[in-house]
Amino acid sequence: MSIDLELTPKTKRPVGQPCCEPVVYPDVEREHATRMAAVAKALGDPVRLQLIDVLRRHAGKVCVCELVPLFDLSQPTVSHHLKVLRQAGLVGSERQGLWAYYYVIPDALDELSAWLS
Amino acid sequence: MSIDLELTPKTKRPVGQPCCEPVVYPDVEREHATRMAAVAKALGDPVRLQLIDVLRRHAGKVCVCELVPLFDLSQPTVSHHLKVLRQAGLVGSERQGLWAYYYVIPDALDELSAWLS
DNA sequence: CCTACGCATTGACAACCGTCAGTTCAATCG
DNA sequence: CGATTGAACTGACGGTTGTCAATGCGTAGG
Repeated sequence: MSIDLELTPKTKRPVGQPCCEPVVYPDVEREHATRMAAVAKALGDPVRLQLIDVLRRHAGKVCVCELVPLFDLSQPTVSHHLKVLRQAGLVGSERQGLWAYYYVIPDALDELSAWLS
Repeated sequence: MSIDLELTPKTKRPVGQPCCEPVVYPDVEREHATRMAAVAKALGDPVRLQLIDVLRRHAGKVCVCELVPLFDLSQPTVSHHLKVLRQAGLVGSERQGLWAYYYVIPDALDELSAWLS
C-alpha cells in the first residue's frame, strides 16, 4: 500500500466523541487504482463507451468505415476516440488492405468490472 | 435508438469483398451511454476511485478528516474530488456538527457494473 | 463574544480534452 | 503511373480538469 496509513487519526479533537471509525484506508493499491482509473477514464466519454459497446457485441472485428456513420462526428474524431481506446489497452486494430478493423481486447475490462461488483 | 442506423453501409465499394458485416449499431441508448460514461468519468481519476473504494468497504459514513490524510493532497483538492463524486451521484454527504460524513450511494454503480459484465 | 476548528468555495494557472478542417499516407484500381 | 479511397495525423480552438493558496462559513468551546 503506497498510501501512508496514518494510524493516529488526528491530533486535535476538541470534543470527546470520536470523529469516526479510527482508521480507514484504501486496500486497493495505488497502481491498481491508477490502472482501473485509466480504463474508467477511457470509458468516460459517451462516444467511446458506445464504440466499446458496438465492438463488444460484435464478436469479431469491425471496420472503421462502419463505425463512423454511427455517430454524428467527423471521421478524424472517431479515429481519435479509437486511438484513445487503443492507448488505454481496451481495443486493438488490424489493417486489411484499405480498411482497418478494430476489436475489443479480451479481459481488458475485467479488472474494473471485478472491482465494481 | 437515437443513433441513426444507416442500413446501406456505403455507396462506394471499389472491390467485391464486403468491408465487414453489414450493419453494426450500438444497442445501448444514447442516454444510457451518457449516464454510464458520466459515472465512468467520475471514476476516471485514481484519487476518486480510491475514495470510492474507501467509502465502499467502509459500510457506514466516513468523515472527511479521515479521508484527507490518506492522500498527498491538500484538503480543498480532496473536497473538490468529493464534490465531483457527489455531482455524479456516486456519493452522498451529511453534516454532523463540525464534521462532514460521506457515503456511497447504493446502486449508483450498478448500471455500469452490469454493462461491464 | 471571540477564537479555533472542519470543511467548502473562490480564483488562478497549467495541463489536458473533444472537435473539426486540412493534410498526409498507404493501398488499390484503372 | 495517376487517381481514388479509407484511415491516421496535424494544428488549432474553446472548454474542461486537477491542483493549490487564500478565503469564507458554520459550529463548538472557553
